[in-house]
Amino acid sequence: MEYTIGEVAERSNLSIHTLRYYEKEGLLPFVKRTASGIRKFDDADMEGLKMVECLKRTGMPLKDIKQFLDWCQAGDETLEQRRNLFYERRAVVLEQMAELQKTLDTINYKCWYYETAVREGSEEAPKNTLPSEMPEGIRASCECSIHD
Amino acid sequence: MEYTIGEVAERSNLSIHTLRYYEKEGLLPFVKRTASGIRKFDDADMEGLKMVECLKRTGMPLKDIKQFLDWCQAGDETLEQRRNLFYERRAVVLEQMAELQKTLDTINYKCWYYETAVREGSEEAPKNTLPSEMPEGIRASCECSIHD
DNA sequence: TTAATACCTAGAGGTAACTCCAGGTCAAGC
DNA sequence: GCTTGACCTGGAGTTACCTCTAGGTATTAA
Repeated sequence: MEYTIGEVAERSNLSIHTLRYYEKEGLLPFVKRTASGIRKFDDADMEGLKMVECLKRTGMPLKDIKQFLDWCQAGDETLEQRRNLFYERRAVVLEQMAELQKTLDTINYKCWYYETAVREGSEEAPKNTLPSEMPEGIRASCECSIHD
Repeated sequence: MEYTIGEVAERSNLSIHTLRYYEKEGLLPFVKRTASGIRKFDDADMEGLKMVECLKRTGMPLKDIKQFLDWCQAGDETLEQRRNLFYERRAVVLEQMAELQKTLDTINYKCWYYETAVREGSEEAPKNTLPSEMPEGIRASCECSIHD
């Protein structure tokens, strides 16, 4: 299957501008053209784009993603570098997940805090609640004493 | 307890520049000064900073965080807005966690892919492996057929 | 055949969140 | 008193990642 840039934009939730920008930055190295210069994306390009988006979601800068794509083109000598890159990304993602869980705990505490405040009409109620009087899941997140 | 900006920078892993920038943007509204103009952070400022960082980790822009801080100063009329803000942040974080899990699945597949490729000296081996021959946790992530 | 729509390039502009610099002030130890 | 290191301000500069504009070409449907 082949796709125009507009179709790819729709499927990927990236703008046409962004796709052209990615190509210019070397993140879509295999996109072909018609005789008149119009881009033709094939399924391999779509897979490549998914990989770019995956790495981007791990917080990797575009220039490092390009580096990875260059390694892919360099052949088997770079297999270890590429493996190590994914080991690093895995460590980064696990760290992000742990951090996000802590963030969620704090947000959950705040949800309880403001639910109580709205119900009582003032912040005094949640502020004066002892940890032992809080609902089960909330107590732990309160231990770091966030109070505003 | 009171702290200089340098001490706060060390404890928070933010730079002195960033802390001054945050204050300028209204994210640290209560920091006091000595007679000669040097900032004195107290424990309440530290808690406020933690909240700013928590919201920032949910992907919230600094200007929206400032909006929240303005609501806090406005008093009890804004309790519902603040509660709703934390409901929204919770939804955002849950979405991020789901996305991050999918990203991790893909990364794990790639780790397996390159481990196999390094062991065999070429990408042909993992490329030609059927899902049924892959290790348990890897199979599912491969289903979306990422192959480069 | 013509109107509407989608595509093209080069390059300028924008935004968020810092980051740094010049030029100066302040505080603590010797 | 003097040096050293930490602090101050205003404002310019940087980075990453888009986002848009102008001016033009290509494709498609009526």
